[in-house]
Amino acid sequence: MSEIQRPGALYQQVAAAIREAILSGEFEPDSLLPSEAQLMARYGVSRPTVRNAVAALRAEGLIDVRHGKGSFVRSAGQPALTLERRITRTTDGTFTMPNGDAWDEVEEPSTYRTRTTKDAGRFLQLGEEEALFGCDRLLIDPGSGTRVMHRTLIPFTTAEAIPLLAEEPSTRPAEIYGLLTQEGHKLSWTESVRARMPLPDERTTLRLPDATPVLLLARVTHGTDGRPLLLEELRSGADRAELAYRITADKQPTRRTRA
Amino acid sequence: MSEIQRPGALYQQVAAAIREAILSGEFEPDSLLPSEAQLMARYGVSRPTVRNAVAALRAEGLIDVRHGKGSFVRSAGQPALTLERRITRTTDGTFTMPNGDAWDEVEEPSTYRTRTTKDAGRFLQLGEEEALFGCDRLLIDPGSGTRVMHRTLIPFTTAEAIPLLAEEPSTRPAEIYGLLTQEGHKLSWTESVRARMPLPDERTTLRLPDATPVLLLARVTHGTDGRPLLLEELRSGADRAELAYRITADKQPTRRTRA
DNA sequence: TATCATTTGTTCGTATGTATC
DNA sequence: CGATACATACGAACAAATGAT
Repeated sequence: MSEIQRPGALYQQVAAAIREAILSGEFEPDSLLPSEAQLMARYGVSRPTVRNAVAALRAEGLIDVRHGKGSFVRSAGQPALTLERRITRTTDGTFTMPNGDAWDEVEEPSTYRTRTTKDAGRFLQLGEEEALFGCDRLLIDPGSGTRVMHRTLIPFTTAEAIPLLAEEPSTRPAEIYGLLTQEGHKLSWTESVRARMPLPDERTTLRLPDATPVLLLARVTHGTDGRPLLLEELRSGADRAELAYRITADKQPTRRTRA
Repeated sequence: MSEIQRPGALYQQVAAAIREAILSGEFEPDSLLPSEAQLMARYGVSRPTVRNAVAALRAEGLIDVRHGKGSFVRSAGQPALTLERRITRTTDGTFTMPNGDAWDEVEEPSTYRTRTTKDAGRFLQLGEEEALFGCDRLLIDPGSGTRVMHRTLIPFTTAEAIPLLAEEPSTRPAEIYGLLTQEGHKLSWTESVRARMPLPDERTTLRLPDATPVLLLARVTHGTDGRPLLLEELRSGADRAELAYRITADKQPTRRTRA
């Protein structure tokens, strides 16, 4: 019966009313919202208007709707998985990463050859249509059940330096770091983080709920001269995972004259 | 006229057909899609079905729709702004950050007192309902026009150690770092990255288009003993900005006996 | 400035399909 | 099996933004 008298379209007024009811605590997390029929009666609007309002709240990620059951208030929920983006080098020249071997591989890694996309070219400082070796993995964290997609992209020049990589593009990154170090490289890394809405196939393979973005991570391995040697991409649902970085203060670099 | 014969609901078949037309290049980026009326004719479906399909593509972030004009293929677009998450300490004890002073403040910083939320408590290792000083800023990058929201949260214990902060919670972070260093702290930082769909007010203040997630950044400043002293939060539209980190390999820590 | 055609936005009505319990 | 709930699909009408006349 709550009379609706606000600016904007009717369905937005209804959406705002429900949103406030959720944020004020009238509808608690994980509890069932009134059914569409009840919302029609409560606000005195038609079914399309209610559905429009519900769709808006879905797109905001505020509620979850399940066919035949009803709408649930989505609980905020802390991330189930923290991906610490750190790299540790052991004294024997090998590398380890937090959670490095704790992943289960859902399926066999698939290897292939491809060419640089605009993004891969930007990170690897290559032009378009340059040859790459690729390897895709679908990983799952056994503790939380979180799925992530991992991709390794090896430029042709790197595979030339280490022929094993051309034969076995499915070599794990930590091992590749070791091989590159044996070749005399002192490695460093840069990571770039973005987010976007998933494509339909990403939604299904990562099993993402509605209104859940994917975190897109690109890690570039640089060699001694700073040139990029390797690109890794990681995709994960933003509802389950967070990325953690440790930062220390750099010293002010000596001012240099322009080149 | 393209006959539709695929699995799934009718509107999903239409959405899939349009999606493929976009990805195959039939509809180029920034070009106008056929109008709803044309799509109705092309696929032989009703207006609600077309609108449902268009809504799906909107939620995926594949198209932009403008009232009275039509639907446009969204161009992929590289991020206009790369936020380098680095901190540099100069010899005179002050701190600088990439892009540190290049921001314009859209409005005056607003300062307030508040209490820890669940998130703030997690990062600051405080219980619930602990007192905090806060300062919110709306910043804009003059080069790209990208807007970001910045929040500084100062725990009561930190404000006690540096009384100036209680009087002036709007002190800029780089300056706070300097003050904390003068107090004898050797600072370190951790950052945590997440993403989610924006709330309505975040959408308007950051001027976000449809289907655009926000990148959520939490930076915690730690003192000499590792205890958290300060929390900063940064919110930015994921369509315009990316975060960049530099990583170096840690040395294997000396193995310690359990405490 | 004013009007008009085009295009998307909103709202109603109605019927049927499908998942859950 | 039936009752309830959400999903899909059709039709119709009017509102509001846009761009051209």
